[in-house]
Parts: sequence; C-alpha cells; structure tokens
Amino acid sequence: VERTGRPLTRGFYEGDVRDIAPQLLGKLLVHGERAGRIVEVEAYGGAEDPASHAYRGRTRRNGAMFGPPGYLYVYFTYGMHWCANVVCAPEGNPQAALIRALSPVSGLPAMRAARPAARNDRHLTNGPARLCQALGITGALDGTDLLVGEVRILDDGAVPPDDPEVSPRIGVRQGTDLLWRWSVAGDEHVSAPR
DNA sequence: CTTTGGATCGTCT
DNA sequence: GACGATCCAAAGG
Repeated sequence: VERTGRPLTRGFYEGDVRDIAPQLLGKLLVHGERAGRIVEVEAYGGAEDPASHAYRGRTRRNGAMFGPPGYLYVYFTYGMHWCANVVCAPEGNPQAALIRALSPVSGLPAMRAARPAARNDRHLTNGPARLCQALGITGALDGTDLLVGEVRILDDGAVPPDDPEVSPRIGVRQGTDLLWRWSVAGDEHVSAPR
C-alpha cells in the first residue's frame, strides 16, 4: 500500500491553531504501515479558551502544548483512553489541534486487530480515542516530532475542503460558544456527538 | 434506531 | 477526593 507524501514544514505549524486546524483536513496521519486521512479536527488553546488543558497553566501532563510547534501532544483521559493533538503556535504559546477522526487509508488489517470492538471499518477511526487505538498511538509518543518522528503528518497533495463543516467542540463543558471544530462535510468517518 | 449507565485511573486541587 | 477534549454494551422503542 502506498504512503506517499512529504512532512509539512515546521512553519506550517507555527501559526494560530484556528487557522491551521482546518488546513489539517485531508492530510495523512501515519504510524508505520497504518495511515488515515484527517477528516475532523478541533482547536484548543489561548488565554480565551477555558476548555483547553493549558487554560490553567503548564502542568506535567500538558507540557508538550507549551513546546515548539509540529510535535505530538498525547494525553490520557477517562482512565483508559489516549488522544492525539498537533502542537501549534510558537514555543511558549500553548495551542494544539485535536485529531478527532480519520478516514482509513492503509494498514486496515492492523487497525482491525488493534480495535476488536469496532463493529465495522466505519468504527475504526471515527473518534479521537478510537483513532489512537487503531494506529497504536499512546503516551509513549507524547512530545515526539511530527517531522522526523515515529508518527508523522504527510501532505500528499490533497486539498483541504473549501467549505468544511464548522461547529462547537464535542465533549467540552466550557467554551461551547466557540466554533472551533472543523470536519469534512458528509464524510462517514466523522465522529458523532453524544 | 436512540438512550443510558458504567468502566477506570492519571492528574490536579 | 473529584473529574475528565471517551467508548462500549445493554436495554428500550
């Protein structure tokens, strides 16, 4: 299976997460032979965002958010789930884009093996914790470089949608007025709110 | 199909 | 000691 594409430049990640997040739609998230196309993302960060893990300052967990852009921020939640973010903005400015859903591209057998609970392939990567389980992304990869690390984001020339669906973020209790979620309209792999 | 409760533990107060 | 940037199975319509 083909996994062509080049890593995005460091500069791509240096801007504001609200500009970068929708540009991540269509890019490939790759871990070994497993890869998926990003179809849903959310933006977190900034002093104005009470939903961000960085809202109350730097802690042991959110350290990667305060680091340089283009790195992974992987966090553990609900006692059992991992979720993956792309660190954005210059170092010291804690911003990150949560990858919420992928359209599987390669390594499907490995994904199915990693997610026995998935009833079908549509349930393989349609959620932030599900896609991490499918691709084998855990806290061991927190803080790794997306340009040269084990997990990468590649640009294979796919163009982000001109008119992504825009909506409030899922699962947050604060900042529900902010429309910081972007998804590929009509894609069956986009996650569904509770 | 939708709704609901439970799992489970690292992190921060 | 409380609470998650969630997911799953079971139960009900």
